[in-house]
Amino acid sequence: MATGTTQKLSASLEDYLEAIFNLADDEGQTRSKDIATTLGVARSSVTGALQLLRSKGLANYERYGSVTLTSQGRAVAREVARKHDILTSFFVDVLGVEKEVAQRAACQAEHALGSEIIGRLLSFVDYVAARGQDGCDLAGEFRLFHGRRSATKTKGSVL
Amino acid sequence: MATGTTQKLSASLEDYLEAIFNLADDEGQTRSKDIATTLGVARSSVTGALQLLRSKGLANYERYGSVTLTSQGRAVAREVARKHDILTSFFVDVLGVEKEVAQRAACQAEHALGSEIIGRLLSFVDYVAARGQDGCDLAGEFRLFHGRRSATKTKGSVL
DNA sequence: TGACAAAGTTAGGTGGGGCTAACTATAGTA
DNA sequence: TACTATAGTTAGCCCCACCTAACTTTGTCA
Repeated sequence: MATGTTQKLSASLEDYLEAIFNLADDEGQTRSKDIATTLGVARSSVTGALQLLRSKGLANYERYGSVTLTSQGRAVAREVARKHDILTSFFVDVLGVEKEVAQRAACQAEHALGSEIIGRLLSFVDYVAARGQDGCDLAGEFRLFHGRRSATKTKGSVL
Repeated sequence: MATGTTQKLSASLEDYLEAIFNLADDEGQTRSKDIATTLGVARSSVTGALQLLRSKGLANYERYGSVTLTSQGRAVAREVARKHDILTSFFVDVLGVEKEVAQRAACQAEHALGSEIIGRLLSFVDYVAARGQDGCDLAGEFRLFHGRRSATKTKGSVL
């Protein structure tokens, strides 16, 4: 089925869509090579993924040609990217996590969380921002709170 | 290596450890059958996973016998369960997500987030609780905030 | 234009994680 | 004690996602 009903995608395929989406130039085009570099996989792995995405009606490309997303693919990619951004800003702006760490965590978690929780997370980020407007700096307060307690405890962990 | 250095485990193996940990009776024992039921996999898949966990020094068991965790396995399982609980209470107590949904999301996300973020999340839950003690019901306020905005927008999503 | 580098593809292999079907132990009961 | 149901194992298969090595195509430039 080329234009299939929205089937559940693996985390890996979502990553490919997101990468293509982010790499797209003005014409919405990318090259296989750049996808490989971005995701840190072999070029041949990209070929395989692109064939899969094409068979699912999410990407257009032909052998030795450049890659674009179908409108369906773009919609999915946008949603993944959106989750990524929401998670990142929650981690950074609310929890006070370092940007790098936040980005990496967002990459992992974006595939695990459904729209309901992501939606609430977005609301929450906005809520904290809104309270900030009213002069109540929740994020800052929390940082103090966390700083005090994590100074006390040792932070060793098995994982 | 039987008592290897703490290697990174797959999400799947973490799930097995967690299940064994949760199923353990007074003697810390479980049966393969119950693991299969809990995780919704075939009994033969459990056998395979147990062999792997044993080879990594995380579980004790012998053919046709009952299953226990080694102290190392227990430590890892406890950490996974801890992540699960922290995530669940963040989703429920802060974001106001329904318990069922929260549990399922926690199962997925517990493998994706590292100790740093989990630690901050725990702090955050505690912070919200502490503010609650001081008569400032952040969670309740947020729920109102979220309710207002999600009443306005349509909530369709591609994923 | 022809030669060469870079990009892309194919073939074939690995490992993880799951499945079914068929077999073997174990345990409970007539 | 023998029979049978249940639990556990093994063998063999599949799919996903990655890899390397070898090949083909494309594009650049002397």
